[in-house]
Amino acid sequence: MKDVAKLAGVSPITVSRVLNRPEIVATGTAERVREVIERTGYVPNLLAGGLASRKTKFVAAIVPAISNQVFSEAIQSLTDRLWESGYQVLLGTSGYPASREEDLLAAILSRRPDGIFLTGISHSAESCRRLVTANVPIVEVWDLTPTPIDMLVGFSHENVGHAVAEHLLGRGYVRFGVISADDARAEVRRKAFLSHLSTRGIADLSTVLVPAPSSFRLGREGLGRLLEEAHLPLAVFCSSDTLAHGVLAEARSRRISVPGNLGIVGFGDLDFAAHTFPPLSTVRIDRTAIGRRAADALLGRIEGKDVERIADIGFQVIERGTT
Amino acid sequence: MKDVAKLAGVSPITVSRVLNRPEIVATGTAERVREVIERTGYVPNLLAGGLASRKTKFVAAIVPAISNQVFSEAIQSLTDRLWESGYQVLLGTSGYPASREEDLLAAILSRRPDGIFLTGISHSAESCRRLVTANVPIVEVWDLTPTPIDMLVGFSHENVGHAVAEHLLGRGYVRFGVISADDARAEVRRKAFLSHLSTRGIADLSTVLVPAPSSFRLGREGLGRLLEEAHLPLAVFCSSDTLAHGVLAEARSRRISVPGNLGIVGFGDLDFAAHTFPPLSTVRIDRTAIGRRAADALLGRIEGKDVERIADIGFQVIERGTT
DNA sequence: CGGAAATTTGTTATCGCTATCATATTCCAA
DNA sequence: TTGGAATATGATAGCGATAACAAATTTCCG
Repeated sequence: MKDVAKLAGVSPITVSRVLNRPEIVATGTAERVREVIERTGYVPNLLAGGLASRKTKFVAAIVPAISNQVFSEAIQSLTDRLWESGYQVLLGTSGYPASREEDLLAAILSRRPDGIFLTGISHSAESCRRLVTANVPIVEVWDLTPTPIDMLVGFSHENVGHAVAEHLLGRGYVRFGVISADDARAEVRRKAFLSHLSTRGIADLSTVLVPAPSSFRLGREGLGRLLEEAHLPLAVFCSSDTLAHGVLAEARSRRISVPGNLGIVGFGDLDFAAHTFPPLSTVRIDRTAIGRRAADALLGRIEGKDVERIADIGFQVIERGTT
Repeated sequence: MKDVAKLAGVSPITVSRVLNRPEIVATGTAERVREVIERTGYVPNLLAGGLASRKTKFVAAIVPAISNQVFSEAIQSLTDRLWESGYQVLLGTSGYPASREEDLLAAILSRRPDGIFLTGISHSAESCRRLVTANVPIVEVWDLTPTPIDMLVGFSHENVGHAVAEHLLGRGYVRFGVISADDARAEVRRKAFLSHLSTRGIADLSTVLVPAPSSFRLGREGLGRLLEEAHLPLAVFCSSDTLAHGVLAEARSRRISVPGNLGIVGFGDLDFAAHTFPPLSTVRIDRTAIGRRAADALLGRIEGKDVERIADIGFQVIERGTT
């Protein structure tokens, strides 16, 4: 920067201004400086800039796994929206369960992000303390709680459980099962599903728990295990479309008629859900909206605006061919 | 850091050493310092550290879109492998086509990454110049060229085209079609496919081009368009499993027998490929290996090791039920 | 027990930029 | 013409760490 300044016949601070607040520099000067920058191929150092200004222009995002479509789409829209405002995304994957979250958070806070995007609302006590101390805008997503650390963009997993139960009851099913990954949010949906059914006098239902992350194979095996203790006709609520897809395949191979003898509801409305045979009934979450609104929340807070702390983006039970 | 040093009765540089090179600090001293760090909740500032040491401990990754499973899995394994060595990943999505790549690169280079992961081998002249000037380890992936900017982990799209053609010829198909996304790499596969067939005296084949990114719907429509100019029996090579999935669905709805009257080959071996009905023949790329080996290449170069510049990870034609 | 080698700790000078305050220049109405 | 606001630029002092070298302390062996 010093060299650029010398070549342009100005002081370094003027170069800095041309780059960051061009509106306060005389047009002629700015042009001259820009020409030198172009000619020399000068690349500013954002580390130094960030150190001096305490603004790093990036946001850290923590998700359990980016290879999960559900999260990758949210990250995509987060990245896109932030890019428009000149921010970038530092990615961290915490794993299932969030075994690395604490270390990850420490590593991330060392970089002084301007904002943090966190998947889920349950973090270790130590993590929470660090986050609060860091005094940085934080948005938690994928869940709802009245007491977020800072901001929140999510939906009620409890309501999902209720809504799916209600939907299946409406379709006339009287026996129910759950195939669920071992995951905190899936667990909330499962419990709500059960409790809703029990308020309707239905206590008779079996649960199969499978390890996270869920997979097609686990879905197939899950149905097998479920049918050892439950008998048809039956409606199954799966904690993900991936599991549901496996259940559907297993049903076909056992020549169980879907939705006649076996109702299936997934979760997520992944790409393939509308294209299975029959197409999968499921719960749709607007993943893109999560990323976008989370970005807006962070940007708003960064700019010191008054942003709403909690956004419930809801969900939709999608009735297709498996119920 | 100064405060921690004072409380521990040492100089700041000793604190720095406890954090970065604990092996050269006396155990007693280190323990004392660590206790103070713990007690005060001191969070080191990696911006300042990076500025002084010229090591930022992160790698930038540019992919067209993270919501594409093909890339998200590579990023996942990249992130995982780098994490083990204390590095993090800054994510950038360049879009289809790579419209944002140049700006993205500028933004990224400003942060002085210790390494760069780039999808693809075709970059603008300006981008290449910047990358070379930056003098930072770079690994390009998903393609093969004898002249990478720095390092390369990929496979030959040309060979994929040849191999698929050979496979289909072996299955007895005599008429062929291509449904391909408008994407540079897909184009290479398509051309190789055609040229391989033409060496076998087959010139009669139709191509349908669809815009990227590909989707189930584009696959369905693609088959419709293809059948306007080609007639069955036919074998179709799709540029992605997603397209192939759509083709398969369209074939079913038109009551075209697969693989009897219509052979289908996808590309990517995505999650669902083995679970369509019939299961999809496709080309498998070890996406996880790409991320892992790219990480190893970058880490090796960062540590000053002599790493092999070009790694061909190959591919596999997977014969399932649609050919 | 002496002195060279090995180990441990400290001093100083940056790294490349921006915040803050100060100064110079321009503009315009009186 | 003049003085005060508005505009444009500059000087200085950090931001919070580490590199490089220097000094102090300990270790070790004949």
